[in-house]
Amino acid sequence: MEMTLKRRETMHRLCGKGLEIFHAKGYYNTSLDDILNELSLSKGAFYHHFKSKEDYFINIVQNLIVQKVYALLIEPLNTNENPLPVIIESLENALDPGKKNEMAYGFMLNDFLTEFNKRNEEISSQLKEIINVWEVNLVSLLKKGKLDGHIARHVDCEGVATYIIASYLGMRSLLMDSSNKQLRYQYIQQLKQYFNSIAAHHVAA
Amino acid sequence: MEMTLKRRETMHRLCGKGLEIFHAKGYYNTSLDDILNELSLSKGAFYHHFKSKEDYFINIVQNLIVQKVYALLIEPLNTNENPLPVIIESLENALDPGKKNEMAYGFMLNDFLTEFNKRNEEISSQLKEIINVWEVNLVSLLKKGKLDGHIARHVDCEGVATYIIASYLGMRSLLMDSSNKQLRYQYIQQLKQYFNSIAAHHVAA
DNA sequence: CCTTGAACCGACCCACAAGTCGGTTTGTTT
DNA sequence: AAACAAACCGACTTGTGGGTCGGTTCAAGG
Repeated sequence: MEMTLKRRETMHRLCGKGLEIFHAKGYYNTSLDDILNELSLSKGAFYHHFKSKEDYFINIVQNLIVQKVYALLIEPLNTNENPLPVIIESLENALDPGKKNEMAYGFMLNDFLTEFNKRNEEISSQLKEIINVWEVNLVSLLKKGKLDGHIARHVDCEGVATYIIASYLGMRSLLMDSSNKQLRYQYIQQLKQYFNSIAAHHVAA
Repeated sequence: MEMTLKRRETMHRLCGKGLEIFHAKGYYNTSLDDILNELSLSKGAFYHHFKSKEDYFINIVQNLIVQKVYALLIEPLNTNENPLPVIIESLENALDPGKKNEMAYGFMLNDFLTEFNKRNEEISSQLKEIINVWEVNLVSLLKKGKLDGHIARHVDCEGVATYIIASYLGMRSLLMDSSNKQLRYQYIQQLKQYFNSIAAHHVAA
């Protein structure tokens, strides 16, 4: 079993560094050697563990991106509280690159979605599936929030979920490289404004 | 001057077909031969008119993309009416691919912005500049709308402009290939909801 | 030790795409 | 019709990057 451990460790290193560089420079703009040089590994080592560059990236999607999106954007939705502040907080969190100097995971989805769209059906559909799961969870939380009297009855929960996702993904194109604090603040503020308009407003007791 | 006319016509054909294919398959995923074969032109013809693939695309940006974005998204903002319906209409218009079977120009910006980000500073900054002009015009229209009593006084016009742009760009990632009517409708509906929350609500006369 | 196989090496192959260049065609001018 | 240049052709060069493959290293079991 010692062998298996070594294998796992090398694959893990490859995936981690791969995501870092793919995210920074784009998948098609990054050669395997770019990554292998950084890790002092060879083509031989790479193809011993992965059957192709595509297979490699699918591993990265499934093992790293999916996990991170779930942790940042989907699991926080599993709550019984008022949905709107919870959603705000999860988005604020996901857009914050400051946490432990980590990568800005919030940005990856839109980047990769756009890059693989029309070019690699397999990867593209896996990324869309992530968005889809997110949307389903948003909708279900919003509907619960409606039942609990946090959200106005007239609201179209699917439409709201779509709008949240669109604005979130779109922030990526605006923020670009610069982790512009001003833009993030504006975004969150307007989201709150919007949420205020779909919240149920009870008569003060 | 007959020569110059021929030159212009060939360059125009190249740019038109180029935009079409670049938009469909992505810039880096499209070879010059892909385009030249479609037009039955040769490498020699191409390099007689453009000095590089990059120079070619910059031509496309300046002559086609800029024009289209101005026509669809910026010029309609030059109005004295209530800004909010005007903005809605321009976005609805830009997202509609049905007009005369044209390309969906509304989708190009986010695609190309993402593709060139971190890979080609020159092209990237030209695309960002388009967004910037759009934003400036949105802000100025919103501020005028505030003075004219159409928009509530507490509203942060810069924030609203940012939010509009983000949600618009983000729709691209959701709509993808499918020109999904449902998603477009949801988007416009939620945008109206949001706009309703920033509109000035006068007491009925 | 010796064998066995997983992990790894790196030179090489091959396909593809940007860009070059010497040449041919086409149209205009005199 | 001769001359000249713009428009165009297409084989070629060059660089790059994914993928291959015969070999070497090394650790574990007999």
